[in-house]
Amino acid sequence: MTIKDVAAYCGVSVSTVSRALNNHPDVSDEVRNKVMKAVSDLHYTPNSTARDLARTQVNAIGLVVRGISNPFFTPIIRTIEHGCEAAGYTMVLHQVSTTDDEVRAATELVQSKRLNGVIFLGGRYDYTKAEMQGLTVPYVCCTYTNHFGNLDRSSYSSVAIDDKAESERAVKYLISRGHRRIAILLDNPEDHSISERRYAGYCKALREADIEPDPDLVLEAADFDLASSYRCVKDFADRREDFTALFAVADTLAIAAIKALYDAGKRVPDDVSVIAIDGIEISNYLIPTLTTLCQPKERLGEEAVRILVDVLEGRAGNRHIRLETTPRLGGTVKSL
Amino acid sequence: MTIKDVAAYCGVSVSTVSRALNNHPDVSDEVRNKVMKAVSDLHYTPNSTARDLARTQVNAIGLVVRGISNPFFTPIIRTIEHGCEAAGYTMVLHQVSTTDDEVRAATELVQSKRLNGVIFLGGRYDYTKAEMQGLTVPYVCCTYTNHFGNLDRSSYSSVAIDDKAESERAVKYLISRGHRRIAILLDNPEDHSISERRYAGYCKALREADIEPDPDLVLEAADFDLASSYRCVKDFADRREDFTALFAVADTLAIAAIKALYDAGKRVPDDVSVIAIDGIEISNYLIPTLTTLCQPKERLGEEAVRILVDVLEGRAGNRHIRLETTPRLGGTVKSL
DNA sequence: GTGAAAGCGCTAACAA
DNA sequence: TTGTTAGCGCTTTCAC
Repeated sequence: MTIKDVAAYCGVSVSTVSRALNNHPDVSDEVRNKVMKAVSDLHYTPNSTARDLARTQVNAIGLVVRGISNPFFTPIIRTIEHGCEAAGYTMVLHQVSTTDDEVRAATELVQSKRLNGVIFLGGRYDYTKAEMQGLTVPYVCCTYTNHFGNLDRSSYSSVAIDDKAESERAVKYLISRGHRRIAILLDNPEDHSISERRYAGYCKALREADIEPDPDLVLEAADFDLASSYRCVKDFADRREDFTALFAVADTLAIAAIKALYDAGKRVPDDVSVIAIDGIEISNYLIPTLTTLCQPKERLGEEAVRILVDVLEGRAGNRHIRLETTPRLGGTVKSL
Repeated sequence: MTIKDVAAYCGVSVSTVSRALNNHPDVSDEVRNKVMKAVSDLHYTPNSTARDLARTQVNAIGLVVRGISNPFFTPIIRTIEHGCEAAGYTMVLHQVSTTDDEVRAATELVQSKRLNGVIFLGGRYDYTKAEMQGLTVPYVCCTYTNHFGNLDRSSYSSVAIDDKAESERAVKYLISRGHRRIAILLDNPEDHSISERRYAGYCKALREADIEPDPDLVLEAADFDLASSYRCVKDFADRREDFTALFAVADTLAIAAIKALYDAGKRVPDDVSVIAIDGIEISNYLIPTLTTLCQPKERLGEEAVRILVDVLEGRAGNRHIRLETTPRLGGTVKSL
C-alpha cells in the first residue's frame, strides 16, 4: 500500500496525492476529498522513512536522555514532547545509559536522522570544544551546564538550576535549624558533574557558617541508584553516631538513605534530618514527606524547547537560563 | 557527507562501500580497510533513513508502551531492549498515553517504519479481531492478555501473570492473617482491563472464605496515578473505620494509599494492613517495606522478545505464557 | 490545478 | 572481487 496505489485508486497522479496529503493549497477541493476518501478506504499510512528521505527539512528534534529510568526526568520528557509537537517538530527520543557517551550518540542520531537540533536531558558538565565539533546542529543542555568544560557560551544553550547555589541553600536550611554535623550523599565529589557542583555548594554553606567540611561526612554511593545509596548510607550509619543531618543530592538517593538510616536504628527526622534536591512526585508520598528543593520540572522542559526552536527559526541566539527551585517543607527536617 | 563521498574519497564504487559497511564477505581486506579509514577520516555516518528505505528487511521490533512513566515498566523496557539487540533487531520505542489507542499507534508505526513485529507493554484486555486486522505483523501482549476480547489464541502471543489468580493469592494472604473487612483500591472494577481482572480475584478469594464482597469497600481512583489514589483513599479513610486491610492493584497506588491512610490518622500496618501487586524497586524502600507480589519483570521482557523472535524467524507459532509472582513479605501486613 | 520526472542516500540484484 | 544500475516511497521542482 503506497502512494501509487492511492493515486491509481482515484485516478490522479502521485504528486497530487502527495499535495493533498500535505495540505498544499493548490489542490481542488474535489480532488482533495477524493484522495482523502481513498486514503481511508485503503487504510493507507504514509511511509515515514520515505517521507523523511525525500523531504529536505524533516523538522525533528532529538531528545537524548541519559538514564530514562530516572523518575526526575519523566515529567520533563512529557513537557518536551508536548512542546515539540506544539512547535511543529517531531521529537525523536533516544536513551543512553549513564555509562554511554551522550555526545557521540547525539552526533550519530543527527547524522542518521537529519535532526534539526538536539536537547540533552542530563549529561556531563565537561564537554570540550573538540568533542562537540561533530555535532553540527544547535543543542541545549537541559538540567545541566558546561561548568567544567571549555565551550563558548554562545555556542550552546542551557537551562538548569544553579546547582551550587541551590545545594548551598539546602545546607543553609539545615544549618539554620541548628545542624552542624551534616553529611552529604552523592556519587562522586570529583565527577566534574552534578555531584561535584552540589558538593561545592555544600562546602560553601558550611564554611560560611564557620564549619569546616569533614571528609568523613562525605558519603559516596558506588552508583547513582537506590541500591548503592542504601548500602553506602547503611554502612555509614552502622558505625557513626556523630551526625544529625544528611543532604542528599537527589530525591531518589534520599529515599534509599532514609530506609538505610531506619534499618541502622536511626529515625528521620528525630535522630537524623534529611533534605534533598529534585522534588520528584513520589517523594511527596513518603512518611514523613521528603523535605526537598523542587526543581521547576515543567519549566525546564518548556524553556529547553523554546530556546532551541528560537535558535532553529532564527529568532534568537543561544541562551542560558537559570531557574530557581521551590522548597517543599516536608517532615524530614527537625530543628535541634 | 554521503556514501558517494566516501566512494570517491577512496576511488571505489558506492556498492563496494556499502558492502564494506555492512560486513559483506566478498570484499577484499585491502579495500575494506581503505573504506574503513575513509569512513573515520571523513566522519561519515550512514543515513539510517535511506538505509531503512532501501533495505528489504529492516529487522526492527516496535515496543509500544502505554504509560512510559510507569516505574513498573522501566526494568521491562530495559530487558526488552537488550533482548532485541541480542537477537539482532533494532528496537523502536513508541510511547502512548493511557488515553491513547495503542493499537492504532502500533498499526501506524508498523506501516510507517516497516517493523517486523510489535511488543505491546501494557494495554487493553479487550481487543477485537476487527481492530487488530490492520496490524499485519506478529505481536505479543506483554503484561496482559486478551481476556475480554475475541481474538483467536493462535493469532497473537502474550506473556503475563494470571491477574485473577495472583490477586486472589494476595487477598487470601490477608484473609489468612485474620482480615475480613478488606478494601480494594483500583481505578475501575469494570474497565475490562487490569482492574477488572484483579477485582475478580479479590471477589473470588473473599467468597471462598465466605465473605460477601462489599461494594462499599471498593475504592475507585479517578485515574491510575498517585494523586488520584491518594485522594480516593484519604476521602474513604476519613469517613470509614470498618476495614482492617487494603489490597491495592498496583504498588504505586499502594504507596499513595499508605500516605493517605497515615494522613487520615491510620497507621500501616497497625491500623490497616496493605498488600499490592507489582514489586517495583522503590516500594522496597518504604518504611515499612511494602508487602507485595513481585512480578517477574525481567522474565516478562525476555519471554516477550523470545516469543516474538521465534515467530518472526519461523521457529514457532504464537504462544501464551503465564508467569508467577514472588511474594515479598515486607512490613505492611499485620496479623489480627 | 495537475502531471511527469528527478532525486533523497542507500541496498541489492545483475553484470563483468 | 568489484562496478553499474534499478529501485525503496515519497516530495518537489518544472512544465503544462
